[in-house]
Amino acid sequence: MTPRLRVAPSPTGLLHVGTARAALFNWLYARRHGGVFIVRVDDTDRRRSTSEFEEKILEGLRWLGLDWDEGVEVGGPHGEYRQSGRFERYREVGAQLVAKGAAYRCYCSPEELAQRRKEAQRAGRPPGYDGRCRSLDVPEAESVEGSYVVRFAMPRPGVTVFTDMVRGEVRFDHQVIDDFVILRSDGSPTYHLASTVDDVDYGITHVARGEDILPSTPRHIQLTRAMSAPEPVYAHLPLLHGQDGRKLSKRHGATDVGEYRQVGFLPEALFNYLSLLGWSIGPEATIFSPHQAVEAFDLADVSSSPAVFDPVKLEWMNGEYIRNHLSISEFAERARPYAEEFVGAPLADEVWQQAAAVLPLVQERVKLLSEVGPQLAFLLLEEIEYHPKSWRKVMRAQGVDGVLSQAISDLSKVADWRTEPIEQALRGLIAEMGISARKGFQPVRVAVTGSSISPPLFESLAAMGREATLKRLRDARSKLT
RNA sequence: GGCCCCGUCGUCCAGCGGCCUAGGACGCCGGCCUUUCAAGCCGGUAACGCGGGUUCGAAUCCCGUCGGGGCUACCA
Repeated sequence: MTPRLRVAPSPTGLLHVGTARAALFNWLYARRHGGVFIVRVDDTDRRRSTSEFEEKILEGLRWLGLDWDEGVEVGGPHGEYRQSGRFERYREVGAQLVAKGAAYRCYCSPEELAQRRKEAQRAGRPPGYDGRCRSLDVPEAESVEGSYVVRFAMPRPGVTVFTDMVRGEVRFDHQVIDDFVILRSDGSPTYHLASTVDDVDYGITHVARGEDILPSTPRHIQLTRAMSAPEPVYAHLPLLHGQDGRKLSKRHGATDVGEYRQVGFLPEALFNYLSLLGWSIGPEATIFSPHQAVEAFDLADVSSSPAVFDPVKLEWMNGEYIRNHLSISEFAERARPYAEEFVGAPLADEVWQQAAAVLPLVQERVKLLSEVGPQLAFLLLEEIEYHPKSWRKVMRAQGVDGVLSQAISDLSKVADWRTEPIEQALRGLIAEMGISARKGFQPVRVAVTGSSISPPLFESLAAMGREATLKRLRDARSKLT
């Protein structure tokens, strides 16, 4: 049987990295086993769902390289992949379940429920629904006035036992699971119903999702059985945690995939990093391609303990990808939008080409694409600002005035304005003046780039051009006190 | 509180009864290289939560304990 897997994001927020990781594992498994990967939108919460969030989520998945075979936007044999378009179907299933006695109407009001919950808690009883309306028979229930919800009648007594692909055998006694709502009083389905009906209707064979819904799984299994449908295999993935060991959330920093994109992470790097959270491709490998991951992946190999999301390691990996997995032209192409974002305007081709000379040197110095702008600022901007600390440290030393004057004089004699002649001139300068490279080069660097930290000096000056270089040197000299 | 899940370096993973005086990666520390900063190279730091058992032998199996996390809605 062809494996059919899905990810079912809820468009009540942006694409969370945890959701992305779950999507990734589903995708890997589907690709590994020649299966079908489906993207469905769980938008039963009409109040909080928006199409903007939906778009961002889908965009994020595509950006990460997770393409889907069926689902929203691409369509498929099941037509509708958005739950909001299937409410009739859920109501139909709800009615069928009521008809066969697997579910029942509950007329308890939210106020009554809250009241009884409070009492139960005070008395030390479980706070879940007490099953009051379960004993109403159907004709009796239908004669009752007022609004109602539909609750699933958990088989009692009973136990649900299943074999989770990552955790092994798990069991839940139905005593601790109340008769949960499947249709709200406005007729809309809850997550449990909609998700389960969809999994059944779409023929989902493997449900790989976060461990946070492990406690809901017996409900889904019982619902599936009540529909007389085959059960999928479940795999509950370990949760992503923040540095404090709690479920990853906004207070731990960026959780939205779009933010990572925005600050200049490469999708390849995020893909690689995320796949290492709860899984590994082998004893030694850390960096690997999606293709290699697909070749090796199996849900059964996923670890069962939670993983702390470490932004520092992600950054290291991103640098690794920028340095070693991007050609110079790919790097230039990807970096340009970030440079333009930094400058605040589109860059003229001439300006960008001028920067291209030092781009390979910048490529091995950045961990994020957003760092390119600041590193190239001296080339991209007409006016530079001197980094205060650099100025204080370098330009207030003894003899800087003389160094700059000599540099102006020596450099203006360089006929062939390329890296090697420039280097020759400046090396000649320090030899002549009998000073260290540091003493001789740092003032020039600060004068021209505005900072004591920059791409290598001679190449930078070469890219800068002679006139611009000399102007910067004179400007800086005039600012010495 | 109840139910469920989890427990190897600070972090991510390897380990699936002997190959482990526990391996790799990030981080951190030191060194080399060097025009700054990176990168690179070399070296170092650091863990099987605890207690019982099973076994000739346990990080690996079992039990307990402690610790952490998740769930406990007419959210998903």
